[in-house]
Amino acid sequence: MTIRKDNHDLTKERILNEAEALFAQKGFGAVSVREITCAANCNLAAVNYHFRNKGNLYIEVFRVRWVPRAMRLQKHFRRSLAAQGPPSPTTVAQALAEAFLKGPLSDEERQRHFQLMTRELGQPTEAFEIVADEVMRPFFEELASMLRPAMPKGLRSEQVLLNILSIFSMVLYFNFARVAISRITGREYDAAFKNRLVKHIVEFSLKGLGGLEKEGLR
Amino acid sequence: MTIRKDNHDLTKERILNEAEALFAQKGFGAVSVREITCAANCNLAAVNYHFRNKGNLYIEVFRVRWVPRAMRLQKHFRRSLAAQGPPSPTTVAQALAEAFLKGPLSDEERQRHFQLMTRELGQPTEAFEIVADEVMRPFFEELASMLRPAMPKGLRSEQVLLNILSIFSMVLYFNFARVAISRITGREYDAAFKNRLVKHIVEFSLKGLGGLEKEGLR
DNA sequence: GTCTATAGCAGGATAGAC
DNA sequence: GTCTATCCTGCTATAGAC
Repeated sequence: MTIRKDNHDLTKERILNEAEALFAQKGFGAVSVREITCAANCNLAAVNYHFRNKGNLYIEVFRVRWVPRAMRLQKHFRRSLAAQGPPSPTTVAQALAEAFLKGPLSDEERQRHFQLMTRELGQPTEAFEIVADEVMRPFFEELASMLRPAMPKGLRSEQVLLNILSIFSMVLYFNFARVAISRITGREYDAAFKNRLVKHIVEFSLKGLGGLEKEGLR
Repeated sequence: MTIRKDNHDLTKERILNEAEALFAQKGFGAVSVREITCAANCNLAAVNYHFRNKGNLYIEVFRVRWVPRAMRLQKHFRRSLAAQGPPSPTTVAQALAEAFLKGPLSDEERQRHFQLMTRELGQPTEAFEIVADEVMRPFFEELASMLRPAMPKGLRSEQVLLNILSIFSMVLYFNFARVAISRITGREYDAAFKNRLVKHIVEFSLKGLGGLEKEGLR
């Protein structure tokens, strides 16, 4: 079998890769198309040919790169959760923290993923619709339905959502604010520190969720 | 007593105010000087006259607006902590969450404050040196020294720092990602929801810190 | 599908009148 | 201190050759 479409669309792929990295690093407004095409080693006009304009390239980064990666993360979460029997707050927190901090992503990919997400959370654009509708809302629903059976029926689902958001905020931040956290803790983001963070978030989340079963009736 | 310096320096103040709001909302790269001077109802050249250039205006926003506000927050924290007797993990978490979520700041001021901070955490610039050196590091030291007596001597101070960072991540996020959180929870950021969030963060943090006393020796 | 060239505009910054 | 006028650079986007 020979190689099809020599370098057809390879330019498009390279642009998507470099655009994602740069948008994650600096934010949409602080990245120029020139910067992207230069990093992608292609011509300035290629962005307009393949993506119509800069704004649409940003949206496509989410559609074609970000969402599929989020799906991989969810799949990983479901697998490691299923391996632990019926879901409880404990196993859910464990599987969540592990999927998002160790998971199937490379270090760089993970940081990129959460940086893009954090930008949309802080300053939602059109891409936030994709993030919210295709990833966050369905996933939160799924988590809530997993946790609900373990909880007293008086417990409002809002309480569950807030707990989930709290775990997310930690995961997001320990991935998003790496540079700052390194400077403040004085530790590099190496394997040892990453494992330390995973352990910490799992423990903190477990304890945070811990009282959940007893809180339904006030 | 008559009013001194009629509108002297009032322009400078207006520029600082509008610049802070816009930088918080959109980020440094996405705000133009024209936008700022237009909002501040002054001439384009005023920024260069008063602040030399755009980058320096950004730094001055942190020096003149952000740091003093952070100091007000710390003062509030110390006062409400002192009112509860000797500090323990419980009282510290309580006072922290309250200072950062209810505290002395207006809603708008609080969001602005944490948005600026979050931007620097995710993508540190020169201003991060100010944030870290003048505010974060000293404050974290203070918190650690408050918590240390209550903990077994085997406990590494890193553990304490991670706990503090975790609480911060929640506070930061629930202030930073308001728009997104509103859309996902379906709730406006009104007084009721704010109180709900305060209650949740205090409880989650308390539980998260809860096991702290028992973890020193492994 | 990729290139060059360029239109057309918005950005930061400054000079100099008032 | 504040204004207008302007320079110059860098931006996005497009037209048209190859």
